[in-house]
Amino acid sequence: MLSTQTSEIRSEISSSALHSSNVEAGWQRQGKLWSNLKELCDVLRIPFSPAHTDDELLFQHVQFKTGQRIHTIGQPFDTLYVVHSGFLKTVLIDEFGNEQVLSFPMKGDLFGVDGIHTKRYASEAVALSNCDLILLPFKKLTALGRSHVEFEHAIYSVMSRELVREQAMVSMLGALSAEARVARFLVNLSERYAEMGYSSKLFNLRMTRHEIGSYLGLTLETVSRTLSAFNEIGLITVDQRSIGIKDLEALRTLRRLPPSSSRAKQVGKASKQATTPSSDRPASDWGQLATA
Amino acid sequence: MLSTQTSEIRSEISSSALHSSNVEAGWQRQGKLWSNLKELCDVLRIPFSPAHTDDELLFQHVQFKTGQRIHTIGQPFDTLYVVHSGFLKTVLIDEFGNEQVLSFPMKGDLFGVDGIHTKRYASEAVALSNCDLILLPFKKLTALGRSHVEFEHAIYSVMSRELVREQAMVSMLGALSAEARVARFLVNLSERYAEMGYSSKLFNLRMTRHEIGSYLGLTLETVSRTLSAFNEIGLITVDQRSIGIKDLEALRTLRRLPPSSSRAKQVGKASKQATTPSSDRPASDWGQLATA
DNA sequence: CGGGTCTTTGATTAGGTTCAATAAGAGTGG
DNA sequence: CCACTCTTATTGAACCTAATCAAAGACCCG
Repeated sequence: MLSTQTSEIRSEISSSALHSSNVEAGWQRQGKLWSNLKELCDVLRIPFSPAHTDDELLFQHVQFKTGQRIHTIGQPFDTLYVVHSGFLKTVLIDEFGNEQVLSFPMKGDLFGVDGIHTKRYASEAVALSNCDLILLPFKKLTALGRSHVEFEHAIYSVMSRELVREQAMVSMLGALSAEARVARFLVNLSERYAEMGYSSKLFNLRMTRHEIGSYLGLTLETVSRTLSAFNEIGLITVDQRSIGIKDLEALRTLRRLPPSSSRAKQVGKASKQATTPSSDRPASDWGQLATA
Repeated sequence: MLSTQTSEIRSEISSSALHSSNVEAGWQRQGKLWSNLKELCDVLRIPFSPAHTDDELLFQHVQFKTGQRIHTIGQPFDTLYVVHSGFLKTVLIDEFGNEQVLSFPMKGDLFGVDGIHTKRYASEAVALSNCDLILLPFKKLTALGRSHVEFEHAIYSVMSRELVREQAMVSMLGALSAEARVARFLVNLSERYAEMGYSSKLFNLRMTRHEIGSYLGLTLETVSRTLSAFNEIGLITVDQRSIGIKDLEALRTLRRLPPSSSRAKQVGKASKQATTPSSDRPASDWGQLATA
């Protein structure tokens, strides 16, 4: 169902015990299977160095292969997940079985938080590549928060971060044009890749056009067309899943594309028109390519 | 700027010290100005009855009048708010000064959570009516979580609830038609009013069409037209801010309106056609009025 | 009563979806 | 290794939903 992708950790563990809520198997092969608190905090990008490296306190890792489901909607909640490596999607399923993509968790991201409230996961998480996840049993987490006050704050902070991210998403879906959404999506990806130490200028999409469209509230055709249009005016290069960022600033500030009539074959450098950077007009402006 | 609304607590406190981050004034007039832990939990609808009514532990209330700002974007964060009575909106302001409405907090809702992560509020909260809010200093809250373990869980739970709500919002914006969005909005309002002990069948909107539109990712004209259409086919009655719910089930399951040609003047009972309740077709169905 | 805000409704436009056909890969099995 | 299949991606054309532009009516408040 999901195609492979280049340069991925190709763990060849026979993934037993997966698909079930509590994975209790404790294999000892292949790479790291446990992280201590320090490593956990590093991955989560929260500033906390425990006084003493408490090596009693370990967090188990689990591996999932492309296409495998980490948890499903309605499944009893008891653990959060932190992405150590790999790419995933979280989705909602509506009454007709249609997927609505909510996020694309990658290294350092936390997911499963939506399960706390009702004690059941409200969404479904699927691996888009082979993944290495850190298990965070919720009980263990809260206990830890009680013993380490800074860590407790970090928990709240990460949850708050998620909320802010969702807010930005709502804002984007509510107000931006298709082009602006796709542009921002690319910018976000680029930045995330940079944070993870990959190239921010050339990368492979781990998700399909359909999944991107669902995430952005667009159809797959619109996503495809928009990427082609960006390619045409030289903002990016596109070849299937491979994306090259050519003009990050233009993508960052793009609101609407110039009418297609005026953008025939000018492959060179686009985006060199300055913007009137702001004002108070009622959104009916068509802020063009623009560099801030 | 914001018009008044019927039947609202008309507190006539001279609202000094408002608009600033930490409100330290402690007036002693008019109604209740402090709540204990029990009352707080009741309002928040979290199941927690403290063993002993610790009346040392009190939470201050603050009153805001229609149009007043509770906090602004970028303002240093230190307290959360729980709505004790009244109606508000939270908004994001984009680079051109356009408002994007994120939520309409009302009795029992928590807001300000987005400030935890960056230590600054990420959104702005404005009173749509006179409001009575309970202040929840974040420090005090976390301390409380440490001393009362069930309360700590409640904090996580409420934050998780917020996240789930946002997810539902994203899903709605990403996938539903204008009509379905407005219908769901009305259903949600109706349910909230019921929870608060008001009539779920007849109520006044506290927000403008513009604000509803912003919240739903639509223009004010579309909101107005959709309400008129619902009125025409007998799902609701509309008169300015006053809404009467006539067919809740139809609103609940509405996905798309029948073509306007086929809905001329049939004021009586609509919605009595059954639905093929589900299947796997790719969303291109036009699930009609429908009762589940 | 007059000015301002909010709401309704109409006419027109356009951005994005839908439907459809083709192409490009990736995986499988002979 | 190649044919076959299945999924994914691209592109075109027609259609349609919701936005935009415009004008008039309703309500509120000073």
